[in-house]
Amino acid sequence: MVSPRGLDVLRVIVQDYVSSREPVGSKSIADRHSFGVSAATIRNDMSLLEDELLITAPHTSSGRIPTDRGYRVFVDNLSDVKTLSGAQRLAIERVLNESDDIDALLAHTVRLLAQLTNQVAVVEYPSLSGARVKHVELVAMGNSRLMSVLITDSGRVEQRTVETERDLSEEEITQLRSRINTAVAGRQLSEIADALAAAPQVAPDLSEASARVVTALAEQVAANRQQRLVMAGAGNLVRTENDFHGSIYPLLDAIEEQVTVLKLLTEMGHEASEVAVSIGAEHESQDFREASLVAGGYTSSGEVSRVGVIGPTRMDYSGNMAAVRAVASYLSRILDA
Amino acid sequence: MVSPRGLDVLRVIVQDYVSSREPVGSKSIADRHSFGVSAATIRNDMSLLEDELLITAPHTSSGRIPTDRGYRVFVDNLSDVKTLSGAQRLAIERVLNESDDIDALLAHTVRLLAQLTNQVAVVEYPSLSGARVKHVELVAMGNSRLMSVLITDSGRVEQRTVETERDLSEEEITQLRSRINTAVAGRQLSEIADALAAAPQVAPDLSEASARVVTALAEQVAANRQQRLVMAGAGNLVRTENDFHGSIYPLLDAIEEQVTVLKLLTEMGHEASEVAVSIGAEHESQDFREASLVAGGYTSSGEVSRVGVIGPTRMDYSGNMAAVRAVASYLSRILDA
DNA sequence: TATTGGCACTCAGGCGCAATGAGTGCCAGT
DNA sequence: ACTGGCACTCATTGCGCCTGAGTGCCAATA
Repeated sequence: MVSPRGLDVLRVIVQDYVSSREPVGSKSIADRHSFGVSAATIRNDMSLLEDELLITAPHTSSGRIPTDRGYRVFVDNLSDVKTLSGAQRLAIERVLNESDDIDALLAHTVRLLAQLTNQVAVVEYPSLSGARVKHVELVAMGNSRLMSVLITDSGRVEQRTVETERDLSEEEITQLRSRINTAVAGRQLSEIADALAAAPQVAPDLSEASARVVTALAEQVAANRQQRLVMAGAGNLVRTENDFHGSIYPLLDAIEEQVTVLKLLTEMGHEASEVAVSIGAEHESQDFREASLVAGGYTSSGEVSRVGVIGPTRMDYSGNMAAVRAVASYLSRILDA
Repeated sequence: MVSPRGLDVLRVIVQDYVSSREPVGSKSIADRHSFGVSAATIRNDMSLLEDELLITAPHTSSGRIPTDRGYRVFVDNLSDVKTLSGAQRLAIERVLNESDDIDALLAHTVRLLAQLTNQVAVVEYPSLSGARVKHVELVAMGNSRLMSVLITDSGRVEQRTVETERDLSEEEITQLRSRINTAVAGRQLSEIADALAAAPQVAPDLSEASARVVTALAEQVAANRQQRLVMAGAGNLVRTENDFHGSIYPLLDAIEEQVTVLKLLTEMGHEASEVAVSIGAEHESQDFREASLVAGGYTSSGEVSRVGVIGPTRMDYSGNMAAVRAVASYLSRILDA
């Protein structure tokens, strides 16, 4: 029902509204964009768009603004792929190259993405399940406590303290360490529980400690299946506050809470590095009903994790998608090397 | 010049203003608090307080609100020490006990503090300089890369990748590892550079790699002298937005940037676990001119690090100080064990 | 059939104005 | 030293008016 020109009209409505934050009227469209038709014609097209629920009027006889469905059509069909400026590419490359451990890398990445997009940025920690065990270190901490440090071939280091029944001697720890390493070195994290179960038993007076360490390792892996994420750019959400009807407080809180965001990121499960977008009312969570999420995947040890930005539905989808895609692909390049 | 009753008046002005966000007038003071004198008398006292720049009028003939100096006097002399509720104490204990690595512990702590105070909370990572080296692990990552993992007796684990000239064999790594551990085990981090310099040389074909690892370790320690911090509760700042004249965007950004906050925390350098407060215009940074910072110290490996909350000058100083002190002391108890 | 100019209509936002009322400063009296 | 009284200030609120951008509809045109 909607003519090709109608879609063009939708496109400029989205673009103009995103940049100006003002409802856009037929006259201003006819003026600013050379459609070669009169305002009245545009009005007819807009009327159709409104019938299709792609645009709506904040009040009777004001300009129109895109609905969430309108944004959806725009994102799926109408947005041209922006490319990043040379300076932006340079910034990405520079920032990501100068980080020398994973925590720093992700912290830099998320702040970079927040700056590039002027939105709240989130980055999932790489999934561990695909990584392989490089080494497990056990260190006595005194007071019947042992620290287990799990080192993966992807450069991740995870620690955990384990309570044991009694203090172990250095020889006992060495024995335990070598047993564990023999069993799990080179294995994928997802396999280590089984590998440890199948490993030869140790001396009886060590079996209790051994069991506890094994449990701790299993927990470390399990705890990492439910991902963590890092966030940056909260200030950007504040700047766009008036794009939200209520307070942004619950949204900020929900983002900090992580769990909803993690769920969203997982649900939009994308192949490799395709960038996906979820918009406003498409979200189940009430807190995200006025927000959009642009997310892409990056690869580390063959496993896909996600990176994205969150902002008001009135956002520069095209630009944000470009930034997310670029950052994700650089991340993959660095981490999957 | 200011009578004792004058100070009482200041106290209730601060209390009422903090809780109501309305300028408070002589009448409402006379009504709500039983001073036993008339509104006119209160007015005289208020006039003196105004001469002393402790309170000010937003507009001619409206109620009065505390100035930053007024808050200062309140904090230093007038605020009674609130105590936490049983439920709050319980929450602290529960949350802090169920964390089993340092990252999780600090993440939980900062969120807890944000909830208790309804402010933005920040927690410095424990200083490493006082901790002692428990173990240094070296792991070959392939591609001429080595990962050095530094484990301290306080349970911290710091990692860093090191580029080497060539791939090292397992024996070489073992040799290097044992040399380094012999040299530094049990030393304080601040001493390890010297200790490594004084250690016996290794085989010539290892000296290049050895030097690189040593440099990396030194950098790890140095990088940790300039502390990191974790932040939570950004949403709380948004809720108190109207207590700020301009946008809170720059403030939020500055907090995320960390460097200003770290400077502030260091400057208010407090003995052990004394809680210190800095208020509004006392800050050098423009971004913090309308904000207050309540900070306390906690101890880990004998070194003091800081924990605090940031909010508008119109905050519940007494309650926030109580929460900060409680959280700091629990943290000390856990980390300094 | 698609497009256009014309026209009446709507309504949010801005402006002026008066009324309200909480609060002050000051002073003379106790 | 405190109090009651009084005139004055000024932010806030409500009301009515106007303006202008924008719409919906229709009859005319290509």
